[in-house]
Amino acid sequence: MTRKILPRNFYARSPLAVAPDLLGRILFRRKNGVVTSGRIVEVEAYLGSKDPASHAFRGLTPRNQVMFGPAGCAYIYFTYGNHFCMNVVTGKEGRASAVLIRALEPLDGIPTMKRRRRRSKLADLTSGPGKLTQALHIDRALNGEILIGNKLWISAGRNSSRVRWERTPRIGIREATDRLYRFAVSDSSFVSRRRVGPA
DNA sequence: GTAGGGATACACT
DNA sequence: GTGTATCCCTACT
Repeated sequence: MTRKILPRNFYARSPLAVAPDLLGRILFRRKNGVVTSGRIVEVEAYLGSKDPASHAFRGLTPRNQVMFGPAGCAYIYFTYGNHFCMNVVTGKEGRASAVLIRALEPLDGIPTMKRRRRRSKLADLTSGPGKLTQALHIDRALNGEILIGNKLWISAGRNSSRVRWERTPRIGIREATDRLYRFAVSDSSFVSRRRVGPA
């Protein structure tokens, strides 16, 4: 079933369990009645106080407070002066953890995505965390938004147990690069390409 | 290979 | 309150 929305308790687990289970699922965004969506092909898990690469490593701040909230909400932040990144909050309320959505395979609303991205090639639309937020028009206004609603949701999509995926180090971080917390669909041409493989 | 961009966090006054 | 190093990146050369 591609239309069934993932329930809150789907997210109320370790990010290391949620991350691979998100592969093959479908992220939807509705903005002004227009729906854009994509199949999730690349994610990364971020833990809290035990993960030096996590925003929450040094405790609660105004920026990362959503990570400490209930599972099933979106944690969206701005980085490098240009880009938004979208995470889903996982685990128990009060303990920070999240899964970063890094890449999608475009599905619905492709003409809209091309216009927003000012790119015509399918592979340029959502093959990176900053690209997909631009294509789906996901920004600060959705920070803390529940992922069960009419603006932003994730549907069951393909059963992730049938998706072939691999684990690698996370991308764009300096700490904890030995941890294999990145999960990417093996045969997808829509994953981001930077620094794949063991550290 | 590298410029660009702006928010954030934290060390300092 | 101010200074500044850093950042889960992209688009261009």
